[in-house]
Amino acid sequence: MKNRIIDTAEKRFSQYGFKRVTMDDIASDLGISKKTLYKHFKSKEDIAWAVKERMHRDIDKLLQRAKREIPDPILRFKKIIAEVTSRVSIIGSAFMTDIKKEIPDLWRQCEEFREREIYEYIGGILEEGVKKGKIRKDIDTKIAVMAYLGAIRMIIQPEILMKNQFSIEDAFNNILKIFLEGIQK
Amino acid sequence: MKNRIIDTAEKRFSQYGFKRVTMDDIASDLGISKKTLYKHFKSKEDIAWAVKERMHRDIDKLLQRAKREIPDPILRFKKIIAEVTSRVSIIGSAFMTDIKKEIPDLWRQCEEFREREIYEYIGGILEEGVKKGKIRKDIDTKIAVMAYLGAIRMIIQPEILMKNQFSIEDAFNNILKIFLEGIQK
DNA sequence: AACTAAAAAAACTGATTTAGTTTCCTTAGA
DNA sequence: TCTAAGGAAACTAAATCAGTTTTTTTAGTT
Repeated sequence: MKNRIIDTAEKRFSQYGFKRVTMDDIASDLGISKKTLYKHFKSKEDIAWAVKERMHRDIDKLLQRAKREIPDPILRFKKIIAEVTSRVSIIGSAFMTDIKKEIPDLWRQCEEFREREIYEYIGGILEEGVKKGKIRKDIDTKIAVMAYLGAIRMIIQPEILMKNQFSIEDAFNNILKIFLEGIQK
Repeated sequence: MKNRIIDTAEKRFSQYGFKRVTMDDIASDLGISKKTLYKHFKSKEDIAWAVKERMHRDIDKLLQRAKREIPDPILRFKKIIAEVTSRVSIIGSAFMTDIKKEIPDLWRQCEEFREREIYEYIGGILEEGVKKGKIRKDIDTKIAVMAYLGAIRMIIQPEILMKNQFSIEDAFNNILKIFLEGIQK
């Protein structure tokens, strides 16, 4: 149940931010009562922390495994991007601007994680690719990574997905295609 | 003064959404009092409408002019993208999810505008490019446009710009480069 | 220096929102 | 029939904030 609560909160927080999601929203999404919700988490802030912790743990695991198992930077990028991007919808979302004011400690940890695990790690892959001559020299890898994440973020909005005929897989594939063509030498 | 108020509101609304920006915020951003603010606009909702109207008017003008003056689709895309993207920060932002609930009429008009003026217009350019053999057939133009706007949106966040060493021009150029390489045949 | 008008600063109001709690009711299993 | 878990809904206390009113400051004018 704890995990189902975190699932729901993660989705809601990504789309609407921290403040605009109420405990009633989360409870009614799950079809449970607030009473039960408060049995599992002692406060709304607690849920936010749990969301952050699970997400960061998952992403960490993924990145470590990819590092071990996939030597080619382009292939590694492809693999990570496909799996990580569906989990980073919170990056640069209303959630971040909310918790900056609401739960500064949590905000700081999220920022550090983004900096270290996302930009540095993925940026590192791209730079490795540049060195190996597989990626163009004339692009800034940090900008590239952010641009890519921004593109994905725009697409995976429920709002956007709903009113368009394409599937999320189509969207991912298209963006990856454009992006890889754009950065490869 | 009215225009300065709209400037400020546009920026704030794009970053934080409609609800989380208070009239006090806007006033203090401008160094004026709420009294003066209410002299120019009778309500917060009024300001939101004014923001929408000016933005849509500006974008409309730009698109019409580009249509008349630039026949080549890739060049036209380049030109529009450069000028329009700094003004569409509201698309897909917290502002949209806010006003969907808060001012449904305004939301509907924004959605229609986005659909018609942004996706159809820019999507149209890309399809023209496909027909003329300048753009790859195997990408979905609608996804491409959204991906591009998402990339720009991510980059132009004040938060992000501030903590990185690159300028907004650098970012625009990099993204455009990646994107054009990615879509061109 | 005295007067005036505009607007800044700040206090106020009334309505709304919402986290967290409590109470009461339903259901299902023992 | 008893019990306990949890749903539904009411409640509380605090916070927020749009919009208004009052007071103070400022700057220009006579």
